[in-house]
Amino acid sequence: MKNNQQAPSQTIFKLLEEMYPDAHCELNFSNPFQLLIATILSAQATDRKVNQITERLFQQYTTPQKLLRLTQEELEQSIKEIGLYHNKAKNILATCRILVEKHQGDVPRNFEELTELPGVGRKTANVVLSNAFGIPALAVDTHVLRVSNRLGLATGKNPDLVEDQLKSLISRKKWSLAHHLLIWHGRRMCHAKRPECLLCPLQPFCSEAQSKASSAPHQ
DNA sequence: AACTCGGGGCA
DNA sequence: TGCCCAGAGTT
Repeated sequence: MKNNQQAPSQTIFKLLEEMYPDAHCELNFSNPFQLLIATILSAQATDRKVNQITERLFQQYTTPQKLLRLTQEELEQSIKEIGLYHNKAKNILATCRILVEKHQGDVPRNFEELTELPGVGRKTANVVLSNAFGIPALAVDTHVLRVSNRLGLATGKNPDLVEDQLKSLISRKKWSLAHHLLIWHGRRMCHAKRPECLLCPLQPFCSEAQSKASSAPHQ
């Protein structure tokens, strides 16, 4: 643990809100089912590609019942522009079958039933809960993990523990906002490899910036 | 905890 | 070329 300057988490989140006043979910969605599918597709893929694919897909296949008209091979073809498409197509169709057979074609509204769906893990479940249903949730992905560690908001690489730490710092109403703020910061400035610490207003509170400053930068 | 899936974007 | 992308499942 570096002896970086400690700041109240409220200060950090306030600065993040000023930096990213427009932070929001960048996946297109008009209903819970479509957000669920888009989020399954988004694993290790760019959100821009996912938006392109889902925009096409949902023109015809707007519900699990309709999506099940596709064979796995046909679905694979329509999502082939992103990687991992074989597993994703298989998982999406299996998920659609469960939605139809056990949930009357609806998306369940709790973490346990969501994570029972093939292709839906802790991250996807939390995204659907917060963005589709407005249920307080804080999804911890690689960006949230990295940024919250650097800013001293959380410690460790276990997503469950980091989720608990972050939730304890923020009121329930702001869990989803905090998630999006940390994501946006991770994607726009606080990159894994070459974070733009010189431009970062949070630099005084950051262990990463401190360690970079004390070591000679190459290049 | 480490490994695999994976085509596309970007430097 | 090499690395990364709003992860999940298996070993």
